[in-house]
This record gives sequence, structure tokens and C-alpha cells, in this order.
Amino acid sequence: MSSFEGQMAEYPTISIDRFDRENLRARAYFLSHCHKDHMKGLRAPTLKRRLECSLKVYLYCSPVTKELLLTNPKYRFWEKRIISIEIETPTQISLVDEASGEKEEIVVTLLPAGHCPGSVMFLFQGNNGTVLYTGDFRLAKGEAARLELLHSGGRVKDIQSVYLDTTFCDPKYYQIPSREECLSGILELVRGWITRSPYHVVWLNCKAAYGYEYLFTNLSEEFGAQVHVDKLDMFRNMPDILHHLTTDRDTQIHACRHPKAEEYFQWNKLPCGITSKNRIPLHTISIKPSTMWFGERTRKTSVIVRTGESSYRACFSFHSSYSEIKDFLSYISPVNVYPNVIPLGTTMDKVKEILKPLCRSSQNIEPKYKPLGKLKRTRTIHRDTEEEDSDLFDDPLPIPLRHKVPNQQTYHPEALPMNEASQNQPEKLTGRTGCCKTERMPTSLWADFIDCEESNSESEELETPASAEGDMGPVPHPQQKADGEVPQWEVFFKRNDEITDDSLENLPSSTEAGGSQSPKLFSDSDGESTHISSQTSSQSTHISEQGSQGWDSQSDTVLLCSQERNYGDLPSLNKGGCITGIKEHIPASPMEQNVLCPKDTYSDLESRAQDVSIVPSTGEPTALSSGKHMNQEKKPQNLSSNADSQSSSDFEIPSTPEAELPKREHLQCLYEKLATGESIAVEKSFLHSRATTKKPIQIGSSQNANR
DNA sequence: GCGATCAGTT
DNA sequence: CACAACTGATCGC
Repeated sequence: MSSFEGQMAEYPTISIDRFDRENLRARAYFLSHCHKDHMKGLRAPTLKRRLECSLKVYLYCSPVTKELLLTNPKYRFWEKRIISIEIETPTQISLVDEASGEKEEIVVTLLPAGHCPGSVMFLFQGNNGTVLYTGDFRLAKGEAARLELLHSGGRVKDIQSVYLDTTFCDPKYYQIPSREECLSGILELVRGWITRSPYHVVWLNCKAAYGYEYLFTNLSEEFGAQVHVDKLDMFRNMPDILHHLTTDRDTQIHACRHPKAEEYFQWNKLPCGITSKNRIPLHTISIKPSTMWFGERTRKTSVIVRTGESSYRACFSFHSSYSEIKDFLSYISPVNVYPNVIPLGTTMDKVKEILKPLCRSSQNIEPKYKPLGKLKRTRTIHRDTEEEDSDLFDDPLPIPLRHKVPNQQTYHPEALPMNEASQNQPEKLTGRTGCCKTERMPTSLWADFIDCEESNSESEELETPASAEGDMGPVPHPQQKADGEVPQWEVFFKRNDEITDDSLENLPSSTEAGGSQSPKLFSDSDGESTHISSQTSSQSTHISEQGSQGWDSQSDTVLLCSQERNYGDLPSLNKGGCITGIKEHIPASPMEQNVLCPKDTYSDLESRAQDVSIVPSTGEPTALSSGKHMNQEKKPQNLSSNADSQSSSDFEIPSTPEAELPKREHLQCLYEKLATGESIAVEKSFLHSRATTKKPIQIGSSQNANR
């Protein structure tokens, strides 16, 4: 949980993710993502009142976050006071003190945070230096190097302070399986179950919060079955998500919720109340996404753990692991770092102790590892923003230039996106165009944008006026759209088949290792990774940092063991009285063999390969592309994601004895592909709201193949 | 009645 | 596991 108070030392007149107390005096507000713990005070009467009196105060966030927030009636009063800013589009904002008229200019750039739909990190540049507020984030190792706007002139910008998500900044969370590995494990677990019969269903026991969408979309895409959820109106303008969800209970994948869900499950009843289909009882398993971590010395991991007869825990994390945090911070190398979260069981001092050495003032004055030998930018270069030309902004009402939006509304918040040229010199604007606010675009633009909204249903007052609720079908756009407000967002959460599929195929490891992905599992140590933790142990199985202790192999442990893995044994089957025969007809589930333990050698290889891939991108020019159209180009960014974020040369982890190193030929192959620009890995998917388009074209085919 | 806080659940 | 939320009890306006 964030304990950030809302203000940064360098720019105390703005407030981020906190809207109470001192923050009630802010000149501008920023919301990194739509999770309640970052919205404290956002709907309080005191703030609402202030808004009515201070007409120049706005809330800035990503287009997706705006949609999600405004879908919730409780926040609807913000409607006219929210300004969405496109990802990776430096935008100047005038911070005006309404009492004194004093004004300060600041340039903010939203960077994808990989935490949940619409989540971003804020990079601020102004007279007090460049600072980065990460909000909550999960970026795989090496991903910082892919964030173009974190760089300038080929180097990392000179960042004074970083306000960092330190949720897992504790060595015990050294490693958390990558998003792709986790997704892959869940896909196989689900596949092994729902392919048994139409009466085999899975219940994803997810919390009521944004962040699981990419899981839903990938499952839906993979199996051609929409995911049953309680509410989906918040996604009405996000077709890439909406299309994979349904309010029709007749599906094999459920993510619906109910206060007594756990109790229901005991009786083989889903949260939505169904227990059978066509009079035939359902056979259900539950999968609870949970964060699983591995200690420093344990590299293997299983991403699925069986916690009961019909219950599984699947690795899933919204936050960066310890090694990912260190990789990120050391890459940025700020002068100061301020933890936003103090993990339970540790203290602010301990966290700082860990982080300080990664900052510049400590010995790292000189650049540390820079891919491709790039030098870190020198001090003098810095401060792009420093040179001020405030005169440009004298205009009382700055006009936002939104490329995407042609002219339109006149009222404008004071925010101007800057183009590439000006990016490093915020103060100098290239010119201002007519105004157009992000919101309220002409309808014609509509087509180009996709709106999104959502909210964690706070009180579910569904205001479902029209659309919503109900059913599944595509929901008509609410009237608000009529206004023309259409945030654009790009798809996120697309599955990268590339990763999963391709990488498996292409990666050397797999090949040699023998086979399909699964083979690897065994390779490791014990040979067997897979055993499950059987029933009881919900706990035993998991992970352990202590892995070191003795169970190294345990990591593999994870999952479902092959032995027990006979589904026939699963209770549900038993009770359900199911069809025994079924099992035979169904191809052996993948799980039985491996899935669950993705990592192992194979993963090591994979991750390394990916690390490799990262390099090239780092060296790329930082040209900004404007707006949404950049999707394609950005693709490279996503590549890294899949890899095991943790593996890296930076933190040398003693490698697992039996782990295999990438074979030379494989690396060579990867390098060749990189050189030719061929895509190697899969894209990461949901880092932010722009993904879809990035998806390689070919991918589609591979997916189909799967089905 | 609403909101904020805290403890207990999930 | 911890997450991000929800529920319920308490207290104050």
C-alpha cells in the first residue's frame, strides 16, 4: 500500500495519487491509475468543494484512467475537470496559484507502468529538476531502457529524484516469474481442465481491481470462450477488452465474484450461482492469482501450485520484484530515491539502505551499465527543462495542442503536448495551435479513438442507465460519449503469442531441450519438478525465499505434480460424478507434463535471449512519435517483457546447477534476428494502453492454430 | 446518514 | 505469501 503523501519535494504545488490534507491546496492533481489506495480523498466533499471554487484546478491522467474513473458515478463530478494526456507525449502544464497569480510551468510525460489498465508513471521536468513518480509499476528487467522519453540524446535523462513503488523491495521477493511465464502457466492449467468436457469450468478467484484484464483477454483468445464477469460497462469503449468478457454465465471461464464465493465453491457452485449446465453438474476448479516469489538463489519456479483438490494458486504480480526494482532504479540512477511503499516487515531505513547504493550520489557517480556502451548524459546536459522561456507561456490560457484532436473545444486546460523538438526544452514550445482538449473531440474523430472507462465498482451504483449492465452484448455507448468525449486508447493486453509461442519455438533452449516447452521441466534438478504440492499444503508449496534452504528444487515444485496430476483424482470429478471416460478422450493435459514449471532451464535461456534483445532497442533514437500512431514503432519496447525479468547480468545470481546456458548458436540466431529487425519475442502486452496494434500480424495465425 | 479509521477477511 | 478490496464496528460531524 502506498504511503506516499501526495507531494514531491521538488514540486510541492502538485499532488499525485493523494487528494486529502495538504493536497487540498494543490495547483494540479495527477492520478497514476485507478486503484483505491491511490485515490484517497478523490471524492471527498472537501475536494469537491475546492473544485467548485478553484476553476483552474485539473486532474491529469491517462485516457484509460480517465475512462475508468468516470465510469464510476461517484467520480462523475470530475468530468469537466479531468484532462487526459496521451502516453509518451510531453505536455506542458501551467501551475497557477489562483490567489497570487503566481505561475510555474512544468512538463509532464506519462510512461506506461505495466500495473493495470491505464497505469502510468509521471516524469516531470521543470525548474527544480527532472523527477519521476512511478506510481505502482511492473516493468521487466531492461524495460526502462525501452522507454524513449526517459532518455535524451541517447542517454538516460538526468533525474533528480525517483518516487518509487517499493512494494516488493525486500530480498525475499528477489524474483517473481515474468508476466509471460505466469500467463503461460495459467493457460495450460486452464487448457488441461476445460478441454475435458463442456462441463469443466474454471473460476478465476480475482480481487475486485483492475489489472487482471490481460489474463482474461488472453484466456478468451486462446480458448475462444469469453470470461464471465459481474460488470463490464467500464470497458464499453475498450473493445479489445470488452469483446473477451461477458455477463452470460454460460461459459467455461468465470471471474465473477460473490461475498460467499469461497463457500459456494465448496459446493461446486460458481459465484454467479450456477452449478450445472443442461442439468449436468459442472466440474469446477478455482485458480487464485497470487504473488509468488523466489529467493535469490532459486531460479526455478513454478508458477502454479495446487492448494487443494480443486484449487490452485497461480503466480500473478502487479508489482516489480526486488531484482526488477533494482534493475530499474540502477538504470535510472537518480540522485535521490524516495520509497512510496514500506513493505510489511521492513522499515523505511532498510528500504533506503537497499536503494541508496543504486543512486548516483553513492559511488555510482559515473554511469553504470549502459547498454551498447552509451555514456550517461553528463550533468551539464541535463535539465532540459531548465532553460526557461516562460514567456511563451504567458498566455493566460495555454492551449493544449493535441495532435490528435483537431480543433475543438475552446476551453482548455493548460496543457500542451510538446513535440519532439521541444521535448528536451520544454520551455520552448514550437507553437501552439488551436486548442483542443483532449476531451471533447469532434465525433468525427471518434473512430480513431477508443474510449475506455471503468471503475472499480465502488458502490455499484450502476448507473446503468442505458447500457450497462446487463448483458453481455456489446454495450451501446452511453450518452456521454455523445458529448464527443472520446479518449483514445489502444488496446492493451493483447497476448503476444509471439512470446509464448514463438519464443518457445524459437528459443534454443526449447529445441534442444527436447521438445516442446514442457520438456524442460524435467531438466532440472530433481527431476522432477513437478510434484505438486498436494492437497494440503497450500503453503508448503509455494515459494520460498528460503529456497535456499533446501529445496531448491522446490521451486519447481510448483505445481501440479505429475503424479497426482491425474485429473481423475481430482475431487471435483469424483464428486461431480463425472464422466470418467472423458479423461481418456482428452489428450493428456499439458499440465501433466510440464507446464507448470516453466522456468527451469528453459526459462533461463529465454530470459537471456530476451535480455539480448533489449540491447538494440536501447540504442535506438529517441525520436518521439506523436500520439497513438506510434504503436508500431514502439513495438520493440514490448519485447523485453516476456523474459524473465529477473535474470540478468547485473545481479548475478548463482545459477542453478543444472541450468543450461544459452547455446551459442541460439544466441547467434537471436542476434541475427535482431539485426534484421525481425521480431523475436512477444510483445508485452499490457503495459499500457496501447498495445493492440503492436501485435504482429502473424500472431493471429499462431493463435488460431492453437485452437 | 456519511465519512474516516481500524480490524478482520479474502 | 501480498495485493487491493470489502465488511463490519466505532467514532465524529
